[in-house]
Amino acid sequence: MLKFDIEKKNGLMRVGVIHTPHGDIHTPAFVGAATRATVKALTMKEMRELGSQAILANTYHLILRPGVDLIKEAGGLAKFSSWHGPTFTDSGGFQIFSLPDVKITEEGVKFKSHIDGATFELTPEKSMQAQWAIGADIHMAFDHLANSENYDDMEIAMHRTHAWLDRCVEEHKRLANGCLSTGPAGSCPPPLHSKLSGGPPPEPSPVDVPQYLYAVVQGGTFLDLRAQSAKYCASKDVDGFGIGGVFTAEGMAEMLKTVNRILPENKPRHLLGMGQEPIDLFDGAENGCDTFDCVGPTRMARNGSLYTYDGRINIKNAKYTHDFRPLMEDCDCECCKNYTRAYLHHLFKTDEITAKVLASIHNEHFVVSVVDKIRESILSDTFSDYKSTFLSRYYHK
RNA sequence: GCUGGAAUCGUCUAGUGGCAAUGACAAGAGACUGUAAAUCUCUCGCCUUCGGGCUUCGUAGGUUCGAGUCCUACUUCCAGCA
Repeated sequence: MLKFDIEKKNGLMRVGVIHTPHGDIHTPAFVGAATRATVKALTMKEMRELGSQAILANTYHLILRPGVDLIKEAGGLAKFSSWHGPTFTDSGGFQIFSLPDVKITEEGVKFKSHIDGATFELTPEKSMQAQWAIGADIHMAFDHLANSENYDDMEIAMHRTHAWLDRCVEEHKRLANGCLSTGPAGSCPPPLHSKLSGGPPPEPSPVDVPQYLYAVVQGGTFLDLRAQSAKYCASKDVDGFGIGGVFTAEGMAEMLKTVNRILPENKPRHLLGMGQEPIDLFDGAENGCDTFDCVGPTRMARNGSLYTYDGRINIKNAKYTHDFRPLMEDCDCECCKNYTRAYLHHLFKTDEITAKVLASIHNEHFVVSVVDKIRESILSDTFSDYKSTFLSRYYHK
């Protein structure tokens, strides 16, 4: 079982430490989105320096390229990417939602590769096998995001997610017992634990170290479905929970309250895909989420939309041509400590690669440090003040 | 000096008698939430009550119902010949 220590609680929110085989995550924490085993435009050194504690990669993308066996051969995601810290993988379930021409059945999902058009299938079992080969510390169960706001569609997707969760749990156990073959259940070699029980522990290979599974709560914007899904997930033998299928901050806090009151307190909760807007992070932490990931900060960085305490600015705008102030006062990221808005503006207007690098450093640092400060504010009982001060300034326009 | 060719929105360009006139770039702005995103969208002669109105293709004339497009002259540039 994944070890999770809670240091302090206040209502639903909490401060804790997730102890992964690759290191601790002090929560609440923002996890970098490293879809293809890289945070776009950033090196892992830059990620470490800007304060990131963990990264999240995507199973679908890594299956396509470079292939999960190659990552296994390389020694697992952390070693392959030179991250060397805690890692998550998303199951590939999100691609059901985001890719065109996806065929969904009870068995699983058929995609067409967006690279070469080849048909390829993902099932709960295959997702688990792939995630074990990738070797992240924490895996997400293969879930179904409904591509619809409709209640009936949401309900179907939720039930399918639950059915798939059972299969994920089973396959995860099988794989945890040392069977990394893709053969049918029951064809496993002796379980890993028996090897560990006698004599000196074997040299751990990346796939021999423990890996952990989060169930994913679905249910869309419907609180009754969310409650139902949370109960179902809570009843399973999993290490933590992902909360998925959230797309706007609107109604999110209420939904998280419903879900996190039901989920067991002693297991970590990851809010999937939210964190582009600072309010997501405050609402998420306040309502009991421990980790976050979001592609927004780095994507917006590449597109020139940069965080400041006074809201996002588009650094490409003409008004920054002669603005020789740092991007953000009192920011200790490499970008703000060394460069001006005018310089960033110039780099973006001339389409220099460095524009995206510096912007990504800043935006990623911004969200990481906002969540770090949320952590400190919970510890010092100043969360409410921090939240209201931060948000009123950020969204004041 | 002669002979040919060319001149279109900031730049390059499409246009060979019928719509303020093509495309690219530049410029201006917007979007982005478990990344098919180094992407996408909008504006880009002036005015507009969004119906439309007005002024534009080097300059000045002309032919024509109608001219960026055909004719004449001029200006400038390019090439070749002297």
